[in-house]
Amino acid sequence: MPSDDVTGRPGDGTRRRDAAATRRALLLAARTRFTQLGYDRTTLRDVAADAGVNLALIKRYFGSKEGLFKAALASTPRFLGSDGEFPRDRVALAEALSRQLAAGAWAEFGEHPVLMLLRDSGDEQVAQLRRQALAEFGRQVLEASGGSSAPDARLRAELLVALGVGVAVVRSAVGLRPLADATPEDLVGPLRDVVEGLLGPPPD
Amino acid sequence: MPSDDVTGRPGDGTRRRDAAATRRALLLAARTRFTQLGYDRTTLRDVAADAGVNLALIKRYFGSKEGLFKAALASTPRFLGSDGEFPRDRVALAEALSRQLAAGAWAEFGEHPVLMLLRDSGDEQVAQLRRQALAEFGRQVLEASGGSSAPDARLRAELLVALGVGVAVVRSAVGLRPLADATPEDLVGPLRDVVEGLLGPPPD
Amino acid sequence: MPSDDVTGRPGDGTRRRDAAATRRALLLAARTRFTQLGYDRTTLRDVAADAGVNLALIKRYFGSKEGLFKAALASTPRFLGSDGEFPRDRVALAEALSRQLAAGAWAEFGEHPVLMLLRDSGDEQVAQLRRQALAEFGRQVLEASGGSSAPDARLRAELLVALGVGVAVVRSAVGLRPLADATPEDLVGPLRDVVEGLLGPPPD
Amino acid sequence: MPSDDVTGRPGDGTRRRDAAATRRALLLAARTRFTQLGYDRTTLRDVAADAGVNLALIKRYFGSKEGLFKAALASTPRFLGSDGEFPRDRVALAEALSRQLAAGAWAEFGEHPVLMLLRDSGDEQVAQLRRQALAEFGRQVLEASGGSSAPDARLRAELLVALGVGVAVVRSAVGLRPLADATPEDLVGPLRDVVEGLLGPPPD
DNA sequence: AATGAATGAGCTTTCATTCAT
DNA sequence: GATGAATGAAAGCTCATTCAT
Repeated sequence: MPSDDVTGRPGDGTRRRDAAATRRALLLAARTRFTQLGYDRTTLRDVAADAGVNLALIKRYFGSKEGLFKAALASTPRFLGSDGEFPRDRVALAEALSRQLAAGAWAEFGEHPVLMLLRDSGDEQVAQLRRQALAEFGRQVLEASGGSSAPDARLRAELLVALGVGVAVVRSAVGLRPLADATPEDLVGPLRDVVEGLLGPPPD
Repeated sequence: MPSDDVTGRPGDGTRRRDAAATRRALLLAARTRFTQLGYDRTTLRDVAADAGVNLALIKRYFGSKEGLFKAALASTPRFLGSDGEFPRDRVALAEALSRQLAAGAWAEFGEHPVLMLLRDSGDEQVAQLRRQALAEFGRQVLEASGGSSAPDARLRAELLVALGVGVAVVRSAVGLRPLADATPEDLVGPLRDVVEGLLGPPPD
Repeated sequence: MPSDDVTGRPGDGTRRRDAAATRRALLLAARTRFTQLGYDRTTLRDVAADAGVNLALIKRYFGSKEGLFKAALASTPRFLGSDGEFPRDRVALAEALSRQLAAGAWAEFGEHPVLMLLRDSGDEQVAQLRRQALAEFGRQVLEASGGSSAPDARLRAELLVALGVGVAVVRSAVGLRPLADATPEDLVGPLRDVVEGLLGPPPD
Repeated sequence: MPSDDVTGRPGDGTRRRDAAATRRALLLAARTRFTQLGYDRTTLRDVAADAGVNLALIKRYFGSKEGLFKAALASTPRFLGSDGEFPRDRVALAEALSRQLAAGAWAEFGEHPVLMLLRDSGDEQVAQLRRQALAEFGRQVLEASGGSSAPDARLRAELLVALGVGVAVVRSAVGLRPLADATPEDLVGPLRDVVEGLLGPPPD
């Protein structure tokens, strides 16, 4: 029982013999399962079933479960911008964080995409990817914080990253309430205070 | 002369019929493996081998892998106090957080014990346990914050919980640097700022 | 369909919870299948079915298919003596060869055991074993030939080994007739001539 | 300008619609793989890749893996002559055998072509082919031996065939040394002695 | 004629679990 | 209470084969 098809792909007969579409369907299904269940609990049979394609095509397109996982990881939108539109000041940062963390942004995943980033396949290469992605996020926070005046500026930036990760985990994976139900509006105030506390008050 | 074996690990061969010690040894081994590897990657054979006892005893004492996991979860020291000695004011809270998050506190686990709390066996009962433990932590933070004056006081308390979780994850599971290497001294300053930002300045 | 149970083991209920017997049964079944079908065509499912035991026990006792193969190879009686009773002169050698090659000696296998020695699992370690076994056989032939007077004495000994291998292959695997049907009596005359031709006439 | 491609390996990309060349390329690749790896370890994908043609063409031209195997078998040059130039007396036979067995004759295969003849696909039809080919060889040896005077003349001829098979196996598949390294010159003397021993001295 | 997408069946391996002793 | 043999189910992977274009 491939438990519930959560992808919402066409029933059948529609996409056929379309390599690109097949790849896409597999990636979407994989991302969803990996994000929700983690690496081990995700079976290739279920991913294939969700995508509505044959199991062997996973091998064809991604080589192995690891390959599929890496591809799914790479295709997962990064936490906040990283498409160049990272907020340029602290106030905007708090607002962006609030929006992103209150999910809804990528409701398609069922879970916050940063959870995908935290999934572990046991591959060291994946661990490195994880580190790089979060380090990059920290670097951007540092920039948005204005001058890295304080000697522990980088540490403070990474604490904000950690907060983001923690909120995503506690909301999606744990379901801690009221945090899990908070809207962007609920979050923006407290987050602004944290940002200010960590990065210093806005330059005025 | 059956000498006391407080570690729960038998010398060898001459394991005595000491049910309590066997249980303890199994729990320790299980907690370690579960924390470091997660539920799926932990095999009962390895746990039994680590504990130096027969595999079938896991069934006898804990019924199943799920049972062992729940017992291990219950036996894991909670994040911060929870033995009644939760810090009573914001300054003490920041300090305690710094100490706990900088690990070393429970080096025996190899990883921060809160990670055990985040491990998922797929059982809903476990998810509930997880929620309860973190909710309880949030409640205690709320208390330490003085009066729950603000309407979003509980949300703010849970954001602090989320930060704790996030830091543990980012330090242990991700290894993000410099955060992963930070000492209690490094952390206390920034954390004090976050606590103040979230809970308001100390009443002075 | 585990095609025909050729092992002749008790139907069921007899041997139970007897590790040694289980190992033995698996080895016998494996030897038979490997010898008759080769490495690739032999499935562990069929071996287990033939032995009347559970598939997973192969892992328990031999680690893997390769492990089972190596164990089966090691447990296969060597071509001619090698238990110390190698014929000490040329006449006896021809007679022994005739007897061994006319099979019936190890009818239990269904095929001549030297075929097992020729089976290839792709493992280099196995290839080495193969070489060693045949080299040892060549060495013994050399000894039985009296003094290694001629400079190509070793080559001639190995040609006799090759003849043995060839006869086994052509009889068992190919079924070339009349060679496949020849009795020891049929073979001894011609083989004596070959032995003399290769190793020189008996010292008389 | 479609240049002639006698190797059957296309330059690249511009494979012409030359059915005959495609067939030839496939057969060559198949023969090589089958000879070196055996039936099971040879994958059609690899054969197609070696031949530089599309996988599906194997089906078109040969119907199935079995079909390809049979065609490859049929296209394999027979052991010794069989093109009509079989040696007509014993001395020439020993010399021809030496040359053929010392390989180099069909170095293109990487292995002695008689190994292809021994490869097993599990098909009874193939077994029959195998038998026929070797029986034919035996018949020719019998002829070359002069009159079939002795009652066991046919058996003796087949023993010589078996020797040929054994030498090929022991040289190529086993790598037994010094036999594996012997040159035609090394072999001719001993083989002459075997031929004489088996078929009687040349009529002089 | 030729291509590449898609499929189904089967294999080894791995575990949690259960059963006798 | 404790041991180790035995089992069943499922997973990842591989490959010959078939189907559209």
